[in-house]
Amino acid sequence: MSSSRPLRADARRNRDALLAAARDAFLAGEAEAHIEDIARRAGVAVGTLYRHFETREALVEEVYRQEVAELCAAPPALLEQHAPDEALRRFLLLLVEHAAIGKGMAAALASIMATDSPVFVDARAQMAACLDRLLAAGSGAGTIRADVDGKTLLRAMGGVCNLRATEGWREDAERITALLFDGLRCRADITRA
Amino acid sequence: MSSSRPLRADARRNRDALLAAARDAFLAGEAEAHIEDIARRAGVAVGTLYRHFETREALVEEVYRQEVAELCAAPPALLEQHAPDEALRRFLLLLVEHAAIGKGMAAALASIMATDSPVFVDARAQMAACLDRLLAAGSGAGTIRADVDGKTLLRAMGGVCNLRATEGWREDAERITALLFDGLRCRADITRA
DNA sequence: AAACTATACTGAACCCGGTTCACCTTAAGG
DNA sequence: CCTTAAGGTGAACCGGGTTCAGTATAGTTT
Repeated sequence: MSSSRPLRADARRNRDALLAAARDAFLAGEAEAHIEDIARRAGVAVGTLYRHFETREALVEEVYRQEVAELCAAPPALLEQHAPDEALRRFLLLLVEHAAIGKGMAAALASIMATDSPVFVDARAQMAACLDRLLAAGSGAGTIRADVDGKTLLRAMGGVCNLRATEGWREDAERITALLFDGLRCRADITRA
Repeated sequence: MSSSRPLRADARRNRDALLAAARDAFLAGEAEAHIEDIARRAGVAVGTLYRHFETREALVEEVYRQEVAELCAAPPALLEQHAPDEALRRFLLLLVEHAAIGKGMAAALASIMATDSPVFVDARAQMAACLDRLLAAGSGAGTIRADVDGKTLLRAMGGVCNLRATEGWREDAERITALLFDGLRCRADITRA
């Protein structure tokens, strides 16, 4: 769809402004974030927003997609600089960090999470792939059990990323990560499901 | 508030019908569940619904509250019939079961989860208390590590209960539960945080 | 550079669904 | 029965996402 024609200069500018405005709004914890507000922040009219994004959800999705892409770029560097299991641990923490982008995004995402929206399916697939890579490295080194795949681990981490809202969730998240991590290491003897 | 006056017979009947209708709708996976539909199913007009429940969310909350109460009645029986660690494992699985009540409820809950609604805070507290009890029994028996509390474990399980939607989540949920459980047992040597 | 046109922008109007409220109905006590 | 306070009704209201007819402009052609 985006390959049809290179987008006019002003269109590209507005589109970017809208994405930026939306990201700002979500990160600021403004779950409500009326589209009119987002449009205003971007300095355009609502109609323009709808020219670029099919629906409000589509906008949220796009912001989310970018967020995920950024996160999923991490593994290679991590594996280069750390032992496999340590790399995995760090990625899990990054996942938590990623979740810290604020209530707003979380609330906005809630609907997408529930849905089987292709965007979210994609995101899950990407993240799971990242985890698979890290898990494989770990089980190859014999420090991580081999009967848990990325998809499963991602789900396990999902809770941490969702049930935030209350204060103190941060240290809790790290404790849970450690708990899962122990579960992954303590039975490193398992080499096959 | 409910202690002001015993509720007229028809009122009680309608209130129950509404709760039942709402529960049915959510369990049927109908995330949308327009208020008017719920009212119709219960055989009353929307106004009646609003007489009993401040708002749509209030209705969802009440359904949820009942669900939680039911779940939290389980521990005593479990501890009577099983060893502490086994009792904990079973409760964790019950938590998963509890989550299985369907997409609808999940979607409906999403908003509450995000909120710091007293109902949800309460629910968390209750569930955490259940887990604390089971964890204490386990660490007392020396089969469960003692540096994880109910609140934390509940959060860890939260993911399982949220990120459902895709098929196959069920067995995945059990795998995650096992993973956490291993993490809890493998370091049973930890007796104090 | 003037004209041309496909592309993009605007914002008032529309629609949907939760919520309200003025008015009607009925359970329950006397 | 009669009274009346509790309960029920549903049309109207309202906020916010979405649409679209009208207008402006980037990029191209002559």
